[in-house]
Amino acid sequence: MTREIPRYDPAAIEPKWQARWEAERAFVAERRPGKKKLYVLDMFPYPSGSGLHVGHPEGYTATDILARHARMNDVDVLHPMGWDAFGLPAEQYAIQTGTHPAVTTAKNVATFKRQLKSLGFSYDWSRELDTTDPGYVKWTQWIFLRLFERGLAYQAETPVNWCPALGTVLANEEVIDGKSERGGHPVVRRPLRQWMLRITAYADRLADDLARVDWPETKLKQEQWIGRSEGAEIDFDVEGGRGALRVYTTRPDTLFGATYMVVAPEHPLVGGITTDDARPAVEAYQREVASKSDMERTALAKTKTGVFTGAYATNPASGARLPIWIADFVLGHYGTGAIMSVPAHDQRDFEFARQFGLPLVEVVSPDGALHDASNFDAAFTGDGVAVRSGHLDGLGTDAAKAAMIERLVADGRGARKVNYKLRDWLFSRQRYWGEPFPIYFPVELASGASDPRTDAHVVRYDQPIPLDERELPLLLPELDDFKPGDDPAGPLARAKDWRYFQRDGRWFARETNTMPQWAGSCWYYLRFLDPTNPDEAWSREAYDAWMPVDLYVGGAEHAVLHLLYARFWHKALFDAGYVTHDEPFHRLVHQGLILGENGQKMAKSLGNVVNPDEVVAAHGADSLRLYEMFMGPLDQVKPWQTKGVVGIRRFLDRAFAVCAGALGEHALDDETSRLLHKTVKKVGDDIVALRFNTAVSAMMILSNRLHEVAPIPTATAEVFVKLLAPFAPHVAEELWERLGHATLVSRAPWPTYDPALTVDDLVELAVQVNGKVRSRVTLPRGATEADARAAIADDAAVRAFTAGKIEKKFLYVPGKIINLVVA
RNA sequence: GCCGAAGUGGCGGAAUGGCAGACGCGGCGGAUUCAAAAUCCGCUGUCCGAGAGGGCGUGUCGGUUCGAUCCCGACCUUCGGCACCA
Repeated sequence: MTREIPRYDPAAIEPKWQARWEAERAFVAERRPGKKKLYVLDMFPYPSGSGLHVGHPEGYTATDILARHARMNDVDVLHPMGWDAFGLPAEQYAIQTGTHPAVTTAKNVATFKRQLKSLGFSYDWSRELDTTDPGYVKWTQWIFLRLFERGLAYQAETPVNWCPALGTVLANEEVIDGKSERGGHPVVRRPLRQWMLRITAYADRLADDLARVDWPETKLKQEQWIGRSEGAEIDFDVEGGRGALRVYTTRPDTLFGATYMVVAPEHPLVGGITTDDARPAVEAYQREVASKSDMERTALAKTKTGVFTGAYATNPASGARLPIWIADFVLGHYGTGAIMSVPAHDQRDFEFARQFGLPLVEVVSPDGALHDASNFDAAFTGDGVAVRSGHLDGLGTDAAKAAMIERLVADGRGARKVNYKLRDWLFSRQRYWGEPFPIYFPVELASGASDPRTDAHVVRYDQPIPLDERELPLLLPELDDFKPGDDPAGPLARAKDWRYFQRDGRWFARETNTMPQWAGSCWYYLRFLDPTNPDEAWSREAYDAWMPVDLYVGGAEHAVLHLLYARFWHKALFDAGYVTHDEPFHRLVHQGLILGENGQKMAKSLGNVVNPDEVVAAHGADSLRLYEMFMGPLDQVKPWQTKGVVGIRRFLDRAFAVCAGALGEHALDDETSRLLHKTVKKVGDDIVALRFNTAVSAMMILSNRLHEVAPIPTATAEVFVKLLAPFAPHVAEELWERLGHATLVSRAPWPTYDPALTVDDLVELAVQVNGKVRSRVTLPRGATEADARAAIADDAAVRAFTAGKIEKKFLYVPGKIINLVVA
């Protein structure tokens, strides 16, 4: 008897089940007492104009499988999605076309949402959030006020890349050879009042607490970025009573080898110590350096430059007279902006000394013997034994460091000191499409003036006043023209009616900078807890119910910035008592980049971009989801192969036919039954371990087997459909319904397995002679060594290789192998 | 330069001390078809051999081990991050 089995038609079933999930509110996150919880979070996207690319669904499918699997295991799941919707592209588009960024953003969000929904992700859409929404901006500003009141937000005059022609500040990456990347206009370094966040206050904790989170190599990147180093600060007297020069060094043990000093060109002491003879050259050099961006200044492999100031300092250890130079390789913002140069033991100092004919003195010897440093080929930077160093002589490097610091402290000439590469975070942008700062300043009107909108006035930036919480959110003014202005105050400075206001008869001016895009993404995982709460950013109950984030999945490009910034905010909120964990993201995974079919990065210009909409149209969302999981390990870079999707489609076609054709209650044969139990175990284990590629493979193997023994019993089809459900939820729901269920498989319990059936009673073992497989033998699982010997005693293939030889060793590893060593 | 990750068939990958190449793509052969597509069945690392079978094989060279894709050392290549941070 044959039955008519319907064909698998993703275009028909996918919208049907998406509508059903929505109607049943199947994925709304609810916390039930006594149940386990799982907060599984995707890095929310910036809704760009080009829509989703196939890279997005990679991480999103992984987290979706985890979320769906957890629900089937009766775990409460929080799996939300939102939009990181402030940002430059919408603003650039607004500048070109006059379209308000909010309009562009709304349109792009609609596209992204349609695409994400078409892939069947089980997000709790009732928690959807948008960083540009006033209800969200309010709390971003509220957190800023918390940072401000804790002294973590401050203003500073900081040099920025200002391009007068474009009327904007540029990032370092946007400046090439002193000109703007776009247009080639000149860029000047100019100090500008900026908001800074004191992330350096958290440098130690940000570095140390990495030890307690389950993160990949990203930890090392952050550690490197924070760049903690331990050393000492040492004061050198400048000759002629012109003060003291403080330096930072990680090698105080080499103090006796310091033969000259170098200070940063912008160091405040330079003007005071420079002699009249040297002044013209020094000032010319300072001007030259000032015009360079950080990028140029630190450009690789260039020869050292520098100028002698004419001044000398005294080496506090050796008493030697040290000429003081300025050079751009010494950075004004790191350490003290000045160094002692030990050319025999620092490669940069070595190169500089060679360049300008300065002397070298060996004070660390690799072997304890004295060498002549003047014929070194390179600096000796390793550890060794102190020489020519007075009281340090004979000490190893570590001991010498400690002894020297002890002496410096005793003499009041120095102290132990820790430094970081991490700098405070430049937090303001001269842009429109960002969160306004909830800060305003008093305005001083010129005498006789009455209105700062028309009259001369001074804004007292030195007296920032936080906005009262009840006035939040402070929303952006409506503008027609989004161009950056001709002054670096930004486009908001033109909205005079917004910027200036009167209170109690006095005039005030609002801050016209806006926050960077990072602001909204620093805390969105907290707002997901309680997204519509009008009175609090999140309630204590919601926090306790779901935090911390159990798994966070997103691109490695955010390894340092976003993930460091968010950790910083979280720790500040922890100190302020608003959160009860000091790390927000317990486990982190980066999905690997998906390359184009040609192995190159997907890019419009390379014509290798794959649009998920097209894949869905051709094979359905389930095929796309499964294929992205089947490509390889989640965290690995992998090239797209359109043909690979076809293979997945064939698998689903076959699985559909096998399950839709299931009938009866007959028993499976023993081998198939064992395979079923093994597969249930493997798929579950693989999901938890994020090994989705091998889970899909296991389901393929099972599907192929079931196809061979079809028609399969209904109960078997039910188990298979449940395994498939987290990966390919639409086809699973359709099959579940065909198997006679009125409820959703998305809410059905995950199948169990019998551990006894996941191992075979009879095991085939390879029989090796001297490590080479010569035969095979089947033994019961619990066979003893004697059984194994007996089993191969008459094996002709084995005997052919052992004949006439002496047995040296007999190895039997139960369940694994038999190895006979002969000679 | 420094730090990190990775090198396995024609391709994506599996196996992480015990039969290398599961699963999928591609390819080859067959069934079905008037024919093709789809589907189904079989084969598919490489060399020698008619075959049975055997040799070789996980970037390279060494080491540890009865046994190494897996652990250790050195090197090569690719990718990612940092890059004058004293």
